Amino acid sequence: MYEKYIKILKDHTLKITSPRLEILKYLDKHHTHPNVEKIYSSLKKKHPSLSRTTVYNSLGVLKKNRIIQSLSISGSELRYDIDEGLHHHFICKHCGTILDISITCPNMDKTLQGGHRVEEVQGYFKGICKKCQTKEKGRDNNG
Amino acid sequence: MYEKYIKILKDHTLKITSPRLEILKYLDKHHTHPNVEKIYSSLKKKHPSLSRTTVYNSLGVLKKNRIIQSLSISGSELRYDIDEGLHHHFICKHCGTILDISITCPNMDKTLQGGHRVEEVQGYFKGICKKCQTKEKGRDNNG
DNA sequence: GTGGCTGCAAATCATTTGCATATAC
DNA sequence: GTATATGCAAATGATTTGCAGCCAC
Repeated sequence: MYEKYIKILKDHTLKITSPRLEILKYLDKHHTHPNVEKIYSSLKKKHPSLSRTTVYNSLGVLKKNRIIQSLSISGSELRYDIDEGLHHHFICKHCGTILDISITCPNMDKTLQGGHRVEEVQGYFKGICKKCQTKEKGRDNNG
Repeated sequence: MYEKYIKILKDHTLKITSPRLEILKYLDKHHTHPNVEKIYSSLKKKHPSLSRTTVYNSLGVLKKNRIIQSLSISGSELRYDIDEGLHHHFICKHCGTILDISITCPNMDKTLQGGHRVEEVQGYFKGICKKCQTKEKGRDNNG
């Protein structure tokens, strides 16, 4: 059950600890780009001794090892995502949902600019998702 | 001297106030993608009564009117930029400098994803700038 | 056995809010 | 004259830090 996550940690010569396994599993199972609070409160249910500090620490370690990535797309809090190949993100300004965007941007994905070494590329699209557009229309019609 | 900025505010039917003009002028003259503290401390010298709250308020109004844009690229604080056509940004993880990137990403600039309405597109490149790479090499050689 | 990890409480830092005063129009 | 903007102080919320005890290796 946890073999997959144990292997990931071992491959990066990281210590196998319960919080790291649980966080990894959570992000692997929930591609919802959760914030720290969401991860913390979800795991806290089954692991009451878990602390927010440990969530921050563990996310930091996983990120440093490029196992996960953090997104600053919301502007107010970091959102986390398993780092599975280059993809971009769309955030709905109305409901806050973050969606994966699979389009590629050839120039963006590979170019090194004027001698600067590019290590990460993140494309952020912001707008109103389809569902919230429907709600907007309903509001227009109803007054 | 301020005609340009007065016109911009008038065109958006915004009230002409000193903080708005000064902030607009500052961002027009300094394409350094400053944070709020930098803008505040810079303007405070000539306008001692200026408050941080007003800087936040004014930036918010200018942003809502799409005269400026905010960047969450640093992950910890918003950086501000005059909104002059689509361009992307590179941040050096070492020195924090943000540079404009002029490459275009055809897919990224125009595509609407699965019915979601895209209103903003921001491409963030993160890495080590040329200057800091040179410093790294120097460090390697010297121990 | 020990260095690294966990978890608590307190601190920090960017940003927001409440409200009284001032000012653009 | 009035709605809106400014500016102060206090509040909020995400994240970091200091430190004591614990655990993976």
